[in-house]
Amino acid sequence: MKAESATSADPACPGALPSAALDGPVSHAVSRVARLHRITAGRLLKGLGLYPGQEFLMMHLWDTGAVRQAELIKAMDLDPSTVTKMLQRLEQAGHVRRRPDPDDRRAVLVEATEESCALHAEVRGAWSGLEEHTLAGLEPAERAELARLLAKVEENLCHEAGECPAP
Amino acid sequence: MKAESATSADPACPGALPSAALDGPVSHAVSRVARLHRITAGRLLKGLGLYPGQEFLMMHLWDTGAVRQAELIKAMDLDPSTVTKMLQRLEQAGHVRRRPDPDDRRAVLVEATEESCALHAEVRGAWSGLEEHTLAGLEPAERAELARLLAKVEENLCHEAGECPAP
DNA sequence: GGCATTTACATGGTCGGCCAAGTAATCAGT
DNA sequence: ACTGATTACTTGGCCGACCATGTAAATGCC
Repeated sequence: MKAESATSADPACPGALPSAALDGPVSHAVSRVARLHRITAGRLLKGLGLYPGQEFLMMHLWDTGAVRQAELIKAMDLDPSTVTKMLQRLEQAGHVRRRPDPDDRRAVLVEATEESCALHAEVRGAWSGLEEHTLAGLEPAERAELARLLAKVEENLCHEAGECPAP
Repeated sequence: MKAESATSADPACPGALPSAALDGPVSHAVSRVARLHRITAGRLLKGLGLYPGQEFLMMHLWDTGAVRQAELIKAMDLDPSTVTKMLQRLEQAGHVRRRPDPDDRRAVLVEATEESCALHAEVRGAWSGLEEHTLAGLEPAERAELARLLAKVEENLCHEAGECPAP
């Protein structure tokens, strides 16, 4: 068979040092965890007719009722075009209704449909399950510490990313 | 004007509780951090002609030299189709070369081009910068703790996600 | 040898997400 | 009142990432 240790052979670039996770172990971990987390969320959400990412939007709508799309964009902190397309799909799926704002003819009001409300509890449940699954085996103190560290990291990143909610 | 506190009014669903980040604060934080992290990485990578996600692949190629595509898929732990398309784009961008494996006519050998090697150091530098930026203001002990907790979370998630490297 | 199975990729389609432009309506300045 | 921002979305294009499906080659079994 081909040697399994073929990995550390023939570096394509002269003087190539092992690089992958060495510069940036945490960044690397963040990426992988994020992907796995998203996949897991997707599996849980699939049964509810939602795709990962849409939960946040629906949660917000369930909480606030009818909102202007701009408000949603700000709250989700997403690109406007992303929200537009997401809403088009959610509307077609019957989870959301859109209607022009009478007070501002360029704006659009968005709200969750009554049928979607049946999902509300299920989505909350799925997220609780996801949270518990994510944090399985972690002490309460560890969970708190993780939350704290992630918050710090988030602030670090959001500064230069340009888009943080003003303190 | 419309009351700014309209936010906590008219819940679309009867008896709707505030939901967004309440079930799953850590999950929520993970999602947001991941997105910001990816954006930041994207900004750093853009100048190098790479899109976020491609770094891992290139890093692996730089480390290992020519590999079979299947090996890459396993190492990146990505969907085969994802890797195929990524490689097509990387090839067209001149970062990667593909050639049929003489020993196995269905396999494809992939390697980084010589020109791409110029990027190697820059990508490493970008990632170091990203890591430092991500962890700015964190003590070494905190960084280690974050890495440890993320690793635990990763293992939690990868168990049910189905695809973890055998222990 | 011959046929089923597994392996290695490729294709097509869908989604979230970004950016770059474009259109339409409101707002400000003069 | 008219004109120049600014705001609010939409469209189109592109990328990473997924799934489901398809095709070709190697492998296993009899």
